[in-house]
Amino acid sequence: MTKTYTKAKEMAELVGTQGWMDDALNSKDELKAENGRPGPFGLVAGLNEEHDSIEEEEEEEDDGEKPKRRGPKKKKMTKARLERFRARRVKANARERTRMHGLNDALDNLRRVMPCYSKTQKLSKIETLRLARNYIWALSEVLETGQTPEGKSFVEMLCKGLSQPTSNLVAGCLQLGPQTLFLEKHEEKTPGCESAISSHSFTYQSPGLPSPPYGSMETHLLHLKPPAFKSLVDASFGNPPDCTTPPYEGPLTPPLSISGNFSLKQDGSPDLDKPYAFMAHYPSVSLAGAHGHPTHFQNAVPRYEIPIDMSYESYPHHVAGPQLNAIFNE
DNA sequence: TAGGCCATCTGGTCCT
DNA sequence: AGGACCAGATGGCCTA
Repeated sequence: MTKTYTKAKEMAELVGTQGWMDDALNSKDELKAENGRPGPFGLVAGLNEEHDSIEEEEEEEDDGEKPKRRGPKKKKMTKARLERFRARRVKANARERTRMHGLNDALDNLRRVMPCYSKTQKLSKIETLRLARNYIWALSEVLETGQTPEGKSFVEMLCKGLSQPTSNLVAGCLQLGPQTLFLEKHEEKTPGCESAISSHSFTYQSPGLPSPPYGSMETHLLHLKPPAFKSLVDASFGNPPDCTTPPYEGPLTPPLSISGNFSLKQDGSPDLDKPYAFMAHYPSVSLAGAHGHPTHFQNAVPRYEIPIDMSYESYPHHVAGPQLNAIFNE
């Protein structure tokens, strides 16, 4: 639990039990005047703004001639209503906190399977997502070509679009000297297959950064030979350039919901009615739209099912790329 | 001190 | 009606 969170929780508890609403009501005009927006107590400001807007509408309808009020009477903000509103707001805030914590937990889980997970130097949210994207892309290249790229190329792929500190962290974690990568990034002009899968040789250097026991570069690659799902990456992120693959002609697995996978019928076809746990669709990355409608990805993404458990509960949280590799190769 | 990152609060919108 | 999701606003913390 972070310091900020603890503090915020204390504050939340405080406002939940103290008469903060009254204070806020008193200070709301100051807050609005300050920046034209609801302040930290926007709840109260918003409430009163709502009333203001209702009044404005009514005035317009009156054409400015009749001061007589029409329509439903404005509900008075009684103390009881205020109390109910406050309770609702407090509950909503708690839910929102929980939701965001869940989101952050998921992000933490994602960090753990990134090839440069470090407890001491945590990747930011945005960098985690970027690195994840690159990681998927890099792995898809491996799946597609069936070859293990050189370490340097792999790092270059991982670091595309990442900030310099993050790039150095990745390089360090992958046993590639950060200095080397730094120079390369300056040289980079037209990223493409040639540069990404270049044949430069490089020497492993002492990174000078915390180096998790992730082993050599090769251990980060999944030695699987299913059809690639690079087209998904291309469709999603618009890169990399010119690394096209022949379209996958094989059978596709059914759409996969976030929460469930699919079991197979006796004839081997997918049983759409029976979601079940512990059947990974790892490289398939089959996606369904928010409402179960297939996305455009589904026709572009080859499906390949690996009967292993990829659910997070199934393996230790410290498992990272190489460990996953070992799992896959079992 | 500025800028990046983050957690939280909030109101709006959509869905069940 | 209530919950989930989202984006804007805000303030705190940290680092260069």
